[in-house]
Amino acid sequence: MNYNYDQEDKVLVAVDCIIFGFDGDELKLLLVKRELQPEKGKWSLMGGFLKKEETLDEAANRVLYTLTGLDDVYMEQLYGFSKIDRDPVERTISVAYYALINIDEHNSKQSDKYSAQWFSISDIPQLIFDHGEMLEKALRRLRRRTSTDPVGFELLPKKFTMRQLQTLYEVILDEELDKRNFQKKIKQLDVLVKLNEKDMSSSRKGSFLYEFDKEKYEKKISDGFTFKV
Amino acid sequence: MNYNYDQEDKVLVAVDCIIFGFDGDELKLLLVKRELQPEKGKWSLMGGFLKKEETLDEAANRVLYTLTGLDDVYMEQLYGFSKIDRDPVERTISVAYYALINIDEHNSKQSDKYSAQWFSISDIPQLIFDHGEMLEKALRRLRRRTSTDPVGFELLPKKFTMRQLQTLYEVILDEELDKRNFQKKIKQLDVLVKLNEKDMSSSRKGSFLYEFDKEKYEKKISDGFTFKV
DNA sequence: TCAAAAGTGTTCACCGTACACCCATGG
DNA sequence: CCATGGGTGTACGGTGAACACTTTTGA
Repeated sequence: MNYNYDQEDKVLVAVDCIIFGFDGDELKLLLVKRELQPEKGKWSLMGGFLKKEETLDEAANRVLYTLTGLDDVYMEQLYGFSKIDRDPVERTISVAYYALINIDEHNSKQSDKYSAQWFSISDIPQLIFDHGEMLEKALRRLRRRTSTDPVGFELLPKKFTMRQLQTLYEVILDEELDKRNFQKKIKQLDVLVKLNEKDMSSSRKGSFLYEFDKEKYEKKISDGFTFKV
Repeated sequence: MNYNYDQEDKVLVAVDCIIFGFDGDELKLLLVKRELQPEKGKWSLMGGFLKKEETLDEAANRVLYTLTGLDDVYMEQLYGFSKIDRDPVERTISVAYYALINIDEHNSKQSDKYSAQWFSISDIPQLIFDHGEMLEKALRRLRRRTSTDPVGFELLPKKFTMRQLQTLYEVILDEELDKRNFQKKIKQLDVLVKLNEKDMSSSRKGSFLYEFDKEKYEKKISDGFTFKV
């Protein structure tokens, strides 16, 4: 029996980030143009290698921060991808993460050091390696999450209208929802604060703005409440 | 820009298997006694290191096969664990898998080369490293799966009674279920075959045996059916 | 005054849940 | 004949889904 692991193989471990945003109209994905061979010039998820002295979560946050300047963002580990030749350069396994970010907040910080670009989810270019597969999985997970946790709010600005929220759910779930049923359900959740303030940009009448009440939400969760949106 | 990854860190990647079984009465976990320092003699999930030329799934199946002699088993990747000092010997990340096996089939093959032992889920000894955390996560995942996919059948022998099936669900979900409602729900799923055969071991009257009809299940799934048990 | 989006309730079908009694048999 | 587990049906409440009209106001 060995008392160390000297004879074991070591491998490169990457993290790749599936970064979702919402522009009020469509679900978006942030991609970067790959700067090195092979597949140079193709679109890719933003990724990086795990360093010896950091956890996967830290690596994923570092990658996200490097690209967007954002931290304190909703992020969740998705899956470990490990096909032998997934990266033709060298054996690399990749742990994918997906992140939900507020697209406006991001745009105010974005540099295009990495030639990053937002793509509509319905119009994604071909991605390198197994990144397409990662995206698929992230989308499925996001859809599932959406109907058990109010993750949608992560994608919206602080103040938003019911219509924006509904549109967001519609693009995530890829189906149309009934306005009345949607509002009923959301209001039942009782985690929104209706502000005394209207957004006048979308109609003459104007629509009330809401805020997500995170504290109330946390409290409900800790009281054993489970959300089903 | 680099054209290779020479400057990147490589790390040890382990897989650890959370192996569930069911003895007709309780949910069980298969553990091994750790044979090397540190924490020698303590109980541990069965694990192994990812080799250069295999995928994570392959590694997990290899580990499972090595311990149990079983392959073709329900197995699912769970999560990547990566705390810096999770393994005190050396920096190692571990991708956990959980498996559902038929405990009888296993017992007929078991050698105790690895001092493996089944433990009731309600009476698990302290585990090494972060294996306790892995188990927690696996249990949560199993509970969720149980109510969206008929995974339970993986844990039962080919022929089983309704009572066994119900008990299994009860121990997984950790709550009592109503016999009538349970049978109604299960029968609605329409993936069981009632056999012309009774199990006489549990009562004088005897109870009918059922088989899971995997083909029917696959067909339903591919027709877009979603299960909610 | 009209166009365009906001806001709002009711009905119905279905599903989950609670609940109790008879059946068959071996001892 | 009786003790034990097996097997079955109904009633009710809650939830999800369908559905249409009025309000506001800037142009």
